[in-house]
Amino acid sequence: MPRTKEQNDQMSAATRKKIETAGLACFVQKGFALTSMKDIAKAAGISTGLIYRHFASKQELFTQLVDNTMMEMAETIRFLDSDGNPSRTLTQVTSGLLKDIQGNEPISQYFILMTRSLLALEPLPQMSELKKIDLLLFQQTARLIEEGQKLGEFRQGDPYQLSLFFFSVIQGVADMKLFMGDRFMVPPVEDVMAFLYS
Amino acid sequence: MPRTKEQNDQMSAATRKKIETAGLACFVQKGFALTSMKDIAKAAGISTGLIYRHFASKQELFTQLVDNTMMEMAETIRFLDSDGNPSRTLTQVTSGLLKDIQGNEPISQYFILMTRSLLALEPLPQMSELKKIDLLLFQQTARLIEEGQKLGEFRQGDPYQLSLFFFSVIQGVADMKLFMGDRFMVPPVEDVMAFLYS
Amino acid sequence: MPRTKEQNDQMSAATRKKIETAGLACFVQKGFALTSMKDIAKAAGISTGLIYRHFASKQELFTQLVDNTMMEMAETIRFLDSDGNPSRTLTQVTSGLLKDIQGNEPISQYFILMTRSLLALEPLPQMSELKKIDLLLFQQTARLIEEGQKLGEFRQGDPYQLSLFFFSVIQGVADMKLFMGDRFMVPPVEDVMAFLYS
Amino acid sequence: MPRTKEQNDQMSAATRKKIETAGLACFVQKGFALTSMKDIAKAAGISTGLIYRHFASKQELFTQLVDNTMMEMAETIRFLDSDGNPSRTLTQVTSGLLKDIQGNEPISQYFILMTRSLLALEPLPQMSELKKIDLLLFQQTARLIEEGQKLGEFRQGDPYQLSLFFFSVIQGVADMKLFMGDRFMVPPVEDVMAFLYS
DNA sequence: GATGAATGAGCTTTCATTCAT
DNA sequence: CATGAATGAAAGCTCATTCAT
Repeated sequence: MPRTKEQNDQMSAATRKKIETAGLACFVQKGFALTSMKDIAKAAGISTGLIYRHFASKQELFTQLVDNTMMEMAETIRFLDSDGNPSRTLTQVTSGLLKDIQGNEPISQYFILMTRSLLALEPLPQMSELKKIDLLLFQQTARLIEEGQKLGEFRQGDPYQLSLFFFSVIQGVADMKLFMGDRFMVPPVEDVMAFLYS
Repeated sequence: MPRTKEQNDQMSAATRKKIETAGLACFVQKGFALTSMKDIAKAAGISTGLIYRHFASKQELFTQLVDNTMMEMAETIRFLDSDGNPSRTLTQVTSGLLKDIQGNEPISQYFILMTRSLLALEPLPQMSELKKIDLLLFQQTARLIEEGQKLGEFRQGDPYQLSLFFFSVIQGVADMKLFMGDRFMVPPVEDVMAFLYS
Repeated sequence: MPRTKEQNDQMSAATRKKIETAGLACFVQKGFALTSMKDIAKAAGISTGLIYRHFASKQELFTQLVDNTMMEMAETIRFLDSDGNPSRTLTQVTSGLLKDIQGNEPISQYFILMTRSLLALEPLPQMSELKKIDLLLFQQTARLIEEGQKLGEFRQGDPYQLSLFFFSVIQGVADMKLFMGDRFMVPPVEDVMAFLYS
Repeated sequence: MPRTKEQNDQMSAATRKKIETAGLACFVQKGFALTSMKDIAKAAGISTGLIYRHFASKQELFTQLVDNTMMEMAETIRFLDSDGNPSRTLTQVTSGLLKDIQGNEPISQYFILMTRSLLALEPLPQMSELKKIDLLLFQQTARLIEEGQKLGEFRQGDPYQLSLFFFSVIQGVADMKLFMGDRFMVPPVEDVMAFLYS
């Protein structure tokens, strides 16, 4: 009496989700290299072998997680930029990010994950990641900045470079928080965005 | 006839230097855990065994590198803060750092190394490092900022937290440069220091 | 479908046994330091990695083997000393040991292992072993000798020292057998115990 | 102004002697595998490279030392057996050996070295050693026992096997002394030789 | 002859991945 | 689908041996 296809699919999806959640937690906590498949399996409450039914390799699981994260982030930005006020939109996004970082929310650690994802791995698969990051996150933000510049809200300058610098600052703050823990308080939104108004 | 002591010392120093240079490059590029001693040996053009004549373990080599760069950095700052003009001093330091990062100079890699030093390793040896970093670099800069505040050059606020944020930005920029390569131009000094004047 | 717990336990126990058998043979033949995990794996017909599922380290495997054999030996003696005739009991034990040694039985290898356990290793873990050996084996035999003395079966003298000498002789015979192979015939029981009747 | 041939030979011999002395001490203390060439060089007060001018390998140095030891021992026995009283001669030899063992004299540890020499190494070179041991030490003692049997001093039986058992006991006592240290007192000569008179 | 820097094979150990069940 | 025993490549590290000086 085999299960129906729907039941199987549902179980499969649930398992996949468990793996992703466990994997994210582990990678953020200990980094790619020091996270073992056994760690992830244990955190997900399944066997190591089962992971390989859902992801071809540790690397692929990691890549998938980075992908997910980026999608989410880009999604956030897209939703927020509908109302025509770039300055307020970016302020809201930034404020949300800073709060996450201050509270050590998992989302805040995506920035750390993201940077790490590049350095640990062979050049080929990275390129595809890079393009996605570029497209989804940096370019989206660049467009937001460009609109702000047209409205006179932000200072002039290459929007894409300003976008990169914006994420540099966020990345740096996330790193410092991880590094210093309670000894570091995330700065106010105005400080983070100061360079856009000068 | 055996080599003279001078010859040996010279050879030793040259080899050690080669190892440190290669090690720094590898650690920055791939992180601690994913850098193998063989990688370093190959980059240095020597055998793996020889590294162990100069450093007792991979960990010790890494720690030494963090130490080195930190000292250098603290040195730089100390030399610069003699003339009584904090704003100009910090501008000079920042400008120097940004140039290093843009040119991929080894010193710029320090910030990346620093963050990495936390992950992947046992808490104890890190703690001593952390204290040194705290003392030499962050506190030194905090003092500089404090003086600038007294002179009305910088905005008010906890100098230590402002110092940490300053280094967050530098750290973020260094990471982004490593991440994006030629697609990222380091921002002008004014952008990096904007938050201090707002 | 996964294996049942029973199946796994059975496989596990079988593998563990193979490792112990192979390990004992290797350690006895070549000593601790010169026996490689690869040697043991090859002798057991498994991969090196698998050993580490069952023993945390080479050292722990070795310690386990010493433990095993000691327990077995002490067990033997305990069972035999119930009938109140120390001389006959010890004769039986000795006879059994000599037959084992002559036939290169695994138990005979214990004496060689025992001595080896001292060399090449840190003092701490050995000490605990030493105490167990002392207690279980030497003292047990000493008690047997003491009883024999009271019954006038054995010559007078410190029972513990006589016990140690007894095991010296057994140890020496086991070594010589290993050393000379077929060129050496183990001596008759009377020769080995001669000193107890003089 | 080069040294004369005599001077060179003398220096060479002195160095060789230093190496042998240092090597013996190290091997006895820590065994073959755990003694490094650096250990020996340091103990001899020379460089590691210099050892290789006198011995082709660690193995060969070890073999040489075992050889030396055996020669010495055989020499001792030969000298002692001139006066026509085998029982007294063997008693003297045994007494000397036991005293050495009790006092942890280096000579006493030759027995341990001797056994070890076999087990650590390839079969071919051992064979030559084995023959020498057989010839010089065991057979010499066997002859002594045979003479004693003719004179009615020792019990009957294959003299060679009795000789082997005699050395088994000595070997066992030396091992036990190493193993137990001060907790073990070497037995009186009569105990060690008891089996020869039964 | 003498040195010790340098090499690289080989060791113990870990862990991503496979596969019989 | 799910398990975890088993594999083996690769890591960090040691040390016998070589060789430029």
